[in-house]
Amino acid sequence: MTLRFALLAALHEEPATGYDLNRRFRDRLGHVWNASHQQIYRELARMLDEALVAVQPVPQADRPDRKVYRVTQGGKRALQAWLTEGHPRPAIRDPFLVKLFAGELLNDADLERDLAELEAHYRERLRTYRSLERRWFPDERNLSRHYRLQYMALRRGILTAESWLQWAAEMRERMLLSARGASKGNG
Amino acid sequence: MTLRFALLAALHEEPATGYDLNRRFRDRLGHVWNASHQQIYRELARMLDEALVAVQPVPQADRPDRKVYRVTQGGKRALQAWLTEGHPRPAIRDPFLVKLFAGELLNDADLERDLAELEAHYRERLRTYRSLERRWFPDERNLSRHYRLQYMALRRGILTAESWLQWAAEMRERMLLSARGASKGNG
DNA sequence: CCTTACATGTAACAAGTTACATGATTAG
DNA sequence: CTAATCATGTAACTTGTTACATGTAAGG
Repeated sequence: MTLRFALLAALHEEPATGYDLNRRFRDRLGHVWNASHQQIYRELARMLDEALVAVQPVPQADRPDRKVYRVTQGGKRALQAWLTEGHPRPAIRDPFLVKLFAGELLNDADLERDLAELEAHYRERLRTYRSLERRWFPDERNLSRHYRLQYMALRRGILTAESWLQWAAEMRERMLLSARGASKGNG
Repeated sequence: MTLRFALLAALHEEPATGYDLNRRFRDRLGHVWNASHQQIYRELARMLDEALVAVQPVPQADRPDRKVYRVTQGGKRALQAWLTEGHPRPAIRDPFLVKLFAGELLNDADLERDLAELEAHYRERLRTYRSLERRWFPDERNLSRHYRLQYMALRRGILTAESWLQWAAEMRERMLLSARGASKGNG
């Protein structure tokens, strides 16, 4: 059910089409929530049905009409009610960690490749987060509560990426013995 | 599909019943993978169908028979093949972070309560992980590769918990201004 | 009396993924 | 020619959750 409230929160900030929401999730909310466009369109249809959102069609030449969604009073109430509820922490389901339990079936070459991919992934994430930081929160000391909250979500993304990179370094030390630039002086 | 390989890896280490596997996931693998008993029984049935596992019934007085599953040759091959594949990092879907995007609709009291719950959760996780560390990896310097891999998975759990606690402290500093024991001498 | 551990499942539902469908415009 | 952006969806499938079902024995 959280997708629904993620959409309501996004639309509460600013009305948007399904397409816009998809881009927002992909470009600026990847560290908070993920959803495909199919999921978004389906959930918007349901929410429209339950009158949590309303739609304003905007005709366009040569393209499908844009359907701009906004949160209704009922939607706002639903979101507010949800905010007062507690929620369990998301369950951990990580294929990379599962592999570590295959013991001798997992060889060093595969482990090394997965680890390199993981490091590349989180380095890329870090770059994205740093760029979001510069674009949206340039004056870190002087943010409204609204932006301070969003900044803290981004901080979470940054800490997660850093924590994984730290772990990856530990892995190399303890499992692979070879540093990143393995060709030079590693006697 | 990862559940399947998590089960294969667990059964490869030691044959077990669905019930046993459920306990293993709950007690010792919560930082790696999560699954309910219904999911486990369903997946075991499928894997039996595809001959990735075999079953040995063990009759018991006054209880349902224990059905001890073990990995077959085909199952081992499937697991090995899976280990050579790359896998995308799991998508982030965190209701707590979604709440931060509700802006002024989220009040300090609710935020404070959620944050306290989050801290309690990860402090509890840390306690569990520390106890697993003592029980399974007492001599950290002297582990076989097999156990070193599992130890690194546990390290991941520990780093995750620590990272969230660090973030929670940042949250208090930046959003709530009140330290944990707010009643005593706080400016 | 009540809960927990033991031991297995079925059924219905919700959430997320993958494949398919349409069609114009712009950039390389 | 090819891919990406814009803009909407449907359909089928897989994965994960919740509710229900059965029955004994031990511990507080």
